[in-house]
Amino acid sequence: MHERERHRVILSAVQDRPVVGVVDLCSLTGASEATIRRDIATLDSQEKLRRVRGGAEAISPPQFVGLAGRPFIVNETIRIKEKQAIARKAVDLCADGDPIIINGGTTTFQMVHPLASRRLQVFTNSFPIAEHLLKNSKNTMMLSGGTIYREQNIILSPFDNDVTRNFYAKRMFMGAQGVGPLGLMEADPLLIQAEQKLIGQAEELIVLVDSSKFENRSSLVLCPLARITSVITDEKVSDKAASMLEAADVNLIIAQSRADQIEEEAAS
Amino acid sequence: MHERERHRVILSAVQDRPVVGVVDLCSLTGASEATIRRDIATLDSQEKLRRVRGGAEAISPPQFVGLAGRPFIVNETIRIKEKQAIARKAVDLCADGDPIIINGGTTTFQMVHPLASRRLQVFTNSFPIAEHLLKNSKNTMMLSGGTIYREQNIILSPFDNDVTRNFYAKRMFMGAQGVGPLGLMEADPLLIQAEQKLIGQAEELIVLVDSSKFENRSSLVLCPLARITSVITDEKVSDKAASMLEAADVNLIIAQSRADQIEEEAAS
DNA sequence: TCAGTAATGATCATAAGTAATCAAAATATT
DNA sequence: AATATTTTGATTACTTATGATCATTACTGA
Repeated sequence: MHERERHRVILSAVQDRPVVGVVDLCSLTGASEATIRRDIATLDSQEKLRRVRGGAEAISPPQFVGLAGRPFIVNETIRIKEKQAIARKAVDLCADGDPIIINGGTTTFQMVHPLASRRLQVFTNSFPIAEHLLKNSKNTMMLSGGTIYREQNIILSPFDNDVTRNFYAKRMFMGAQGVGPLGLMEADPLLIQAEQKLIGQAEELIVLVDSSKFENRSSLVLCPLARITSVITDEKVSDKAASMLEAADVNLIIAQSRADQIEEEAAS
Repeated sequence: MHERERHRVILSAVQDRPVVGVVDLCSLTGASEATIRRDIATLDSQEKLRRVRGGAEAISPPQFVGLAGRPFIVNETIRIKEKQAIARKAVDLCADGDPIIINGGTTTFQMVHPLASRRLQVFTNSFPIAEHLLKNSKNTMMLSGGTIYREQNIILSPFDNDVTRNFYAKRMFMGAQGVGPLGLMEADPLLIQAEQKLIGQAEELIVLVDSSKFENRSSLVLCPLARITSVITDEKVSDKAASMLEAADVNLIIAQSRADQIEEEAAS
């Protein structure tokens, strides 16, 4: 068996079990222990797996820290201020008792904090959102069924006939990778599938995006602008983006930063 | 069991209860006390947990889980030893890669620790089980969709057409309120509904009950004894109960306590 | 306070895993 | 085809992990 073949076998085996012993891999490949060790050392230096005494283990997955406080990977401490302001505006749209759908994502996750003091009927496909609201709020929680994708923190079913079809909400909230003239853009095909299914279940579609998303372009179009009811973004949104939305008859909501907010509240 | 597997099991156990004793971890992993101590020392120096006299505790700060989401902590330190032994036997029935269904409950929850070092396809309607395995294992997790009932910690859909119907498993594991000549008994009608739906999706039905459950009688019969493939219980099961099961052609598995276990292992 | 018990750390023999070396085999280069 | 280069497997000596034993230390409850 050629080196590359062995590497494939080893990587495959390592995916299947938490740890795989050297001898296991020997019988799996027919190679000697020395060779397997060398292979493991090579793959380890290539970061394809981690070498441990006695064998190898898969490189630790992005290990999501779902627990309250640090939801997703460190990836999203950026623009946290904007996201929180946007999420707050989103929750402000809802009255207690409303049935709403929250699609998983880093921006929509920020809705959990204002939601903590509310009592809505929340349907979500996001495990962390469900977990957080379950523990920190009295909202009624409903969850979509299916496989939990650890990477995206999303619960996804390949079947069309899941409970999703039985939940109808006034509003659905979602983020996006980008917003352009063609509509909402998403990067991950897996997310597209989940989101499109949910979109059909809500009357209004509220999109939460910070202003940088108007510059992004992704390869996959999720839905046209016309389908969107409102876009909530931050005050740094460009005039160009604003007129694009206006042209598509999309309601634009600006989430103001803290300072402005206080001003506004004082006025009212 | 490999060092990494032990570490997973230990971390899993530590998540579950405030403190876990060294001996508990021994029976959970099959390793000696010396090894467990060394493991705890290692994990402590890695800040994965805190070492305390007699065992280990979770590093996580006084994470006050005064929430409905954290179900079984206080409620079920009783008979924990038996439940763990039973759960271990249950997991021993499974091979890596097997698709299994775990119905939520305090006994079945104990399966998460031996499962921490495994890699199966786990379908469950229990939010805590899904959460725990998601965070502490590499098992593929699938969840049923629906409303999360905080009291029972169960996800339940009133509709028949959910993903549950698309998952077919070799085995289903479940607890019960009682076991009598009429069959499996359950107290909560809500649980009955959830369980009956799941039972149809598995070939073998494995019931996990400590021996006290053979004395219990509840008002609701879930399914006849004939439907049960195996019952796993502890060594204190009465002869009367044993012959009742035998008469119904149910396989009886006794989960032995630590002392007997060592004997048995030495003999093999 | 003082036994009595449980937990711990140290030590050591054994088992398991590894690194280093080198010669044979496979592969590439000329 | 002849030679150089790389890959492999066997042997060796070496390192680490494990479990048992036992003296020491920390808790426990009269």
